[in-house]
Amino acid sequence: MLKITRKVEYALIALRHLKGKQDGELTTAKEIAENYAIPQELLAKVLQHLAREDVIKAVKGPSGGYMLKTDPNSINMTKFFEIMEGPMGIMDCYFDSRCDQLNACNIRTPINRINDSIRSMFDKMTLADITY
Amino acid sequence: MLKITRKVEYALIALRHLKGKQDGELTTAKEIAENYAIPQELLAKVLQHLAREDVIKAVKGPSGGYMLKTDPNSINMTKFFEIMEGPMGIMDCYFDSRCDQLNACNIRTPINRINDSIRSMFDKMTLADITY
DNA sequence: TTATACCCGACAAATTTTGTCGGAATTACT
DNA sequence: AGTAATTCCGACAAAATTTGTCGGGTATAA
Repeated sequence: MLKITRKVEYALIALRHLKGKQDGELTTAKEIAENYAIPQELLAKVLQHLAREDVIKAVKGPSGGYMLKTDPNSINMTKFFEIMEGPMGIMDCYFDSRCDQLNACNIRTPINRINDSIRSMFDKMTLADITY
Repeated sequence: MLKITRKVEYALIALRHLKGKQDGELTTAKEIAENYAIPQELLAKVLQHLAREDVIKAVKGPSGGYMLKTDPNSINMTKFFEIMEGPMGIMDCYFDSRCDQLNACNIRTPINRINDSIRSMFDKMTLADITY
């Protein structure tokens, strides 16, 4: 509970790695996967996803690879988590209004307070903070 | 991701419910389960767990049931989450030192910063805050 | 043309969460 | 003493989610 998934973990590791490279230098998925003992196919999908979302830039072909695209300072962690995993909330009712409880639920208000606290905390953190 | 589990959800609902009762008044698992459409057996186990941890008090026999035991103001959310689900951390390496990454991991420091932020946030919230 | 990279969806395996079942112990009530 | 209502507990089953794999595609440098 309250755990990030491997996909997010792998994304952070990869971004941190890319950040250590020179401007314009490309890094392959393979290099990253081997460096951190991450299943290559899985990391590949994570990187593809980040590329689709314009967080990183992909270059195809031999001598291709990835590089940062968007400034990590401009992506806050709430946005990043939602890019990786969709809407963020400690309970689904925060973003999905269908709920069996109908009106019986007695904790919606406090749950929403927690959600807001978490989001506001992550709003203030950027990807740059996370990747040094 | 970053979601609380049903067990935690059910525990919060139950505690909130118990808090609405008079001092010394007992409430059965069945009553709560029916009131909020929660699987009775599952709620029962959650309540048993809370009882074992002295958060609530159990009284057996007919006309038995549960009531609050420890003052909700004295239990912070970090403690509560850990009572319900064990050590809290967005990645296992926060509390479990075994890790395939060996020394390759490049995000341990920032991950720990996030963890600390989350914990410190929950340290400041008590069960009473959550249950009104 | 070939080899190396990214791309993508569908599938499979593993893990975790969620829920169920059977039976035991305790106790109020008749 | 017997019965019914309650808590208690572990083991199991089902469902959902996460994690990982596979096969085939597209782009491009050499």
